[in-house]
Amino acid sequence: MKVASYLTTPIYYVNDVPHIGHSYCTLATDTLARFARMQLGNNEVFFLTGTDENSQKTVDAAAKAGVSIEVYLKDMAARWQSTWDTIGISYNDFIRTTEARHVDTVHELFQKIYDKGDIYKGTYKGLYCTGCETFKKSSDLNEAGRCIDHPNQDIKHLDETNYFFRLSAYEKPLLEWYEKNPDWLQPRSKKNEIISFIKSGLEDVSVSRETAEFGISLPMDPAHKVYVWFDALINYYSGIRTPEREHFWESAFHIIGKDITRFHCVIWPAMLMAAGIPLPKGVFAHGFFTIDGTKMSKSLGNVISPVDLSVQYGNDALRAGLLSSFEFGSDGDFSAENFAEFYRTKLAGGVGNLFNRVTVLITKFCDGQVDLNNAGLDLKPEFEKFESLLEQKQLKGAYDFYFATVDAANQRLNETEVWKLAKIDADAASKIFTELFDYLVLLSEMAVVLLPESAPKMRAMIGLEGKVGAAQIMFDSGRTDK
RNA sequence: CGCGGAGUAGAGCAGUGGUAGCUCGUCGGGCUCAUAACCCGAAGGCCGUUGGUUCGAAUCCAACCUCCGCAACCA
Repeated sequence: MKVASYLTTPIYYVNDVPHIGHSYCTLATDTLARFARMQLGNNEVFFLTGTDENSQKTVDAAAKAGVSIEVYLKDMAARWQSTWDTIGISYNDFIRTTEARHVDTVHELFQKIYDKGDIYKGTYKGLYCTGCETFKKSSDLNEAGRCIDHPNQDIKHLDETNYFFRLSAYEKPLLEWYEKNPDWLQPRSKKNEIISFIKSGLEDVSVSRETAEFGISLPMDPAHKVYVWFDALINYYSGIRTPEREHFWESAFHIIGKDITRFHCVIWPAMLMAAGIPLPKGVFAHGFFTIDGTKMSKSLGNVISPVDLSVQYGNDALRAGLLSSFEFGSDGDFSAENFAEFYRTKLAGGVGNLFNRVTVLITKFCDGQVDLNNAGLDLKPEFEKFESLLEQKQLKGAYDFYFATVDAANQRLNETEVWKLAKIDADAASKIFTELFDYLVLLSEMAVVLLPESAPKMRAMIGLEGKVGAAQIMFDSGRTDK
């Protein structure tokens, strides 16, 4: 099988506000899901996203907002979900880690690993930062002995009983796994990084919190709560625990940001090995982008809202602009200026104008009827090229190819000067019109994956049986002036 | 000696041994079917620095300079 049928995004931390970085990851996954549906059929693909909710910070945020934890979480999760709805994400299910189906699965896996002997009780001594929800080394603290990222919170000296996951036992199995499955983690640079990390030695990791007031209780010791990331990773498995979905697991594929590669490519596979569950088909770690060359941050105020861009330019522009501006798997940059330029040149001047001019031409000179008996163009190789790019997850490559196809059609138009030809030699012109029509059909088919919101409009313009529909504006070049 | 990535035309990037490419921008021309859009052409690069390997290096090796991420839970 060339494409995975079960695709996941990370579950996003519920306290955050969805920003353009999250959207990038989710749109990339959405594109792969749409492509998988094209290849395998709608019912053969399952796309999961969701929210990560079992955190101490949730309790604090709810208290600050003056609402119950349940209400707070429900509101925040709804906010994420509506963002994805607004920007046109075709997820099949949205999982929340406070849902019973997830809690049950976490209990089940935790128990399994415990029974196997790979979770054991021990003591952890250390400095703990509530802000990071992690233990700190003294070298991580500032002069005042506080966390660099959360200088306003006290560092706690914890000496608590914890349950540990025997990650150290999986050093060898993991290395063997990577040896046998060289393409499991992409891109390659990330794989090398992970392998050298594993080789540097793995230590057992704490998987419970005694002091946490909110979270999933350990099945064998309810006073302890499961450590958030241990619970979070399991969401991918929780999401398909129904009879009709179970078969998806064997073809699971995780799309993640490069920052969480270690969790997904060291701990998660080790957890699954311990629980006796087959590993997913693969993981892809994408890169991060800066905004106008600067790292995105709330304090700098350069965080861009995906919803704002969607409102101004439309969902297709948002996804195409993000996914085509730099290679999937590399880091890049995104700027409002470049985005407006992309919209104006590639979408309005390229795709939109081509559909408009061809539709108008055919309407004007052939009364809207294309002669499908003409030989036309054999564009099958072009479509195969498109498929091969997406199979390799070259999202930017696929968009570049799309726009190159637009250019090819425009060139054909200009070199044949069909608007002159139509007045002199109607038969010759008819053949060219059929060719141009074939280009539009190809572009509308690829748009199902790359420009899904525009695809129906394209089909409407192409019409049925060679009878083109009315021309319409898909990408208004005037929009950039707003 | 913490780990990793990057330095190629005005901007953003591709290019892992054999005459420097792409997108956008700029300039000139063409066309007038089209969303002031489309097509053609041109200018513009000692491929970070220095040294080395080679018949030949943006591409391999060494050193150095600069920038940027990460350093167990922000995509």
